[in-house]
Amino acid sequence: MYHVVHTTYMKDEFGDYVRQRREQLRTQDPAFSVRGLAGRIRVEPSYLSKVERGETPPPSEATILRIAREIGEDGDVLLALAGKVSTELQAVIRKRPTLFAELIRELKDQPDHAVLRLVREVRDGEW
Amino acid sequence: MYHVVHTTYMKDEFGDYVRQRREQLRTQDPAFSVRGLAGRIRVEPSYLSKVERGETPPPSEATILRIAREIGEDGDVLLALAGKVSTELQAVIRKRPTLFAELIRELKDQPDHAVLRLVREVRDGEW
DNA sequence: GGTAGTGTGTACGACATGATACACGCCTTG
DNA sequence: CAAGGCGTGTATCATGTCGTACACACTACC
Repeated sequence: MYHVVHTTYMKDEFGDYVRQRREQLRTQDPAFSVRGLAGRIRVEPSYLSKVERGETPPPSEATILRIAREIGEDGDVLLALAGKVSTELQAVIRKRPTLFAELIRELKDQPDHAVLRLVREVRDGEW
Repeated sequence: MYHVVHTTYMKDEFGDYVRQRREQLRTQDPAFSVRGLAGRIRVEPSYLSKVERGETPPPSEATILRIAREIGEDGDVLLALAGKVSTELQAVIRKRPTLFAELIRELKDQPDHAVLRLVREVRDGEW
């Protein structure tokens, strides 16, 4: 039976995005070299390089959030690109699983503006 | 520097719950022995035993959902007890990260009835 | 032409995850 | 007393996660 070891990661989105964003920032600020950014997010340059090229899966949540801060991107968005959901949000859901599960499934097929309306409704507190 | 190997898992909720529920069901139906249930959810009896006693961390999502079905518990609830959130729900969130992140954080400190009201609002479609 | 900075290739590592396989000792029942 | 069902202890394993360490080749500068 064939069983490829599959050493190559493949199919990015996260890496592509980070690289593009970093190179863009770099046109304004040479501190956004691979080594520069890697230093500030406290990983090895070769690791960041591999992540950006999708040779390795996206980093841990903590590292992703440090990247987000550094490149000025929303943490939840970057986590999403990495196929993850913030553990903080997960904790909220886990405290009331049925309630949140139902809400989220209900909203799955609702358009953005409908969801946004709910957000505002809660925030502006028309309760 | 001390560095305990930490071979013992510890601190359950999931295991306790499953065991209790299984033993309860067992009073009505002898098919709910460790071996019986293990067979139906397709894991080794010794593994289920260890899980129930919290000697090992909770199983994978797929296995948890099979357990839920078998013992008649809600999947999301059982996943929550295992410290997990359904990948299906996570996928919904990942498609619109900022929108859902905002909503969930907003609802974090809202009482149950407020969240429930939203659920109904969406479902009953007063849109 | 050294030296400083750049991206990347290769090798390896520790630890977590999610289980299997098998044997052992304890009851019960025919 | 053996045969079957029971729960559990011990050993082991494949794969995934999340990186480090170091060397290499290229370019630019003065």
